[in-house]
Amino acid sequence: MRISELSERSGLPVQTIKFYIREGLLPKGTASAATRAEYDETHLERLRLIRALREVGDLSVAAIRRIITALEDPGVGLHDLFGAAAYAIGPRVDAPDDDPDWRAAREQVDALLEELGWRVTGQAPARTVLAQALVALRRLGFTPSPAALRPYAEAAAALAEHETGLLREDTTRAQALRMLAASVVYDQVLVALHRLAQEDASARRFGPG
Amino acid sequence: MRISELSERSGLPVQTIKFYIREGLLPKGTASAATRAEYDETHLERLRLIRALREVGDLSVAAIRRIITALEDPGVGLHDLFGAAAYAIGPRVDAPDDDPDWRAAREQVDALLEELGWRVTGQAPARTVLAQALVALRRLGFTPSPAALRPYAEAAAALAEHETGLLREDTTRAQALRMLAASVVYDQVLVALHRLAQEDASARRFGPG
DNA sequence: CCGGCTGGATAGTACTACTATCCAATCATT
DNA sequence: AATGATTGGATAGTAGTACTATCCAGCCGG
Repeated sequence: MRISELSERSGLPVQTIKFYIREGLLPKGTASAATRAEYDETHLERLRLIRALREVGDLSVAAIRRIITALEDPGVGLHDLFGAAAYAIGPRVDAPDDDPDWRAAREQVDALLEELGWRVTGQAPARTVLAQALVALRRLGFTPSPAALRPYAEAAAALAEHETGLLREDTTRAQALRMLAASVVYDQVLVALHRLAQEDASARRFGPG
Repeated sequence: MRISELSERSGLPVQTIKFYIREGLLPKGTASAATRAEYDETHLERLRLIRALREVGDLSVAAIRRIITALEDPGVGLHDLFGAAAYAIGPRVDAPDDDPDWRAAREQVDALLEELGWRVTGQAPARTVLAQALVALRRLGFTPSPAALRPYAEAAAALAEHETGLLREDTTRAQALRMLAASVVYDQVLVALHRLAQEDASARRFGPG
């Protein structure tokens, strides 16, 4: 198909598709002449992926590019699919190394992960996000003990178990990418359900009737 | 204290503090003269709140302003603390009303919430986020049944129960604001733990050793 | 052979969250 | 009283992100 059809079928303007090609999110069409190129279903599929990551997952174009290139790297095995993706999504947080609050938070994160026995790399960006959250909670006057984080960790573990249950040894790269996008989307599901559950719980506890 | 001291103690540049005042996130200091104003601990506290919501919660300045003004409104009771905040954070998603995929997703969300028996308003923005996520999952080729969403919903409910357990009848507005900031921070904790759990689960399932 | 579509390049836009500069007033210090 | 730094308030500028618009030949289908 030509770019106009790709545009129509994906619902994205032609200019945006060109932009994604320029940015390395979408491969070029196969050129048949100087001013002609062919696109196929894989391009459409990729655009759906990009849209899910951008609009739902709220990832930046740069993060999406990192994810795509990471998961297209044949050196990345299935077993570190999520690790590689998490690293590609990155921290977008820079942690000061000298701040004592930060140091303490990092140690608390390390201790929690050790206690849970989770196999995660020391560089996992989510560690930094977690540490940042702990620092913020402290500054807000809350002191989150490891015990308080337990229920969150257990919920997260159960969901991850459920999700990885869908992975098979023979899962293809394309499938893996789709699953990864799905897991990013599920993050939003989790947050949305969390907010709705809060509304419900707070109404239930204090509400009328 | 003067603005320079507030800057020093909060770690934020004076210009940024002025900006937050202009934007209505932070109240003005009490003016003692044309070029002098006094700030106190409540300003410092508010700055910590803003930082937590901005840097950790990744909320926009506009969303933070909406949250603050909503929770300062005496018409908002404790029982809809989280509802009001969720509404203030907003959808930042505009849903097409004519798309059949969207209509189906909305109905699925409504059905799920009804089945769960959650007391949430029909306008809750998280409904839209959820519907958007379901549409994206469909387009990615996954068909999330209500049953598949169950574990997520249950995890979210348990966490919300735990969080609202901290609320008391005599909780002050200032405390409520802090708790709300904490809950936004906890969203990030949840997502970070989710990513770490995925990395662990995927390594455990396919990894070496 | 001609009008509309195309690839490729370049430039411009809208938005967000700051950041910088300027000014006159005022305070602390000399 | 003079002076130098600080302040509130206003205005303007910046950097980054994600597009969006325009332009220009070249080509294809009619």
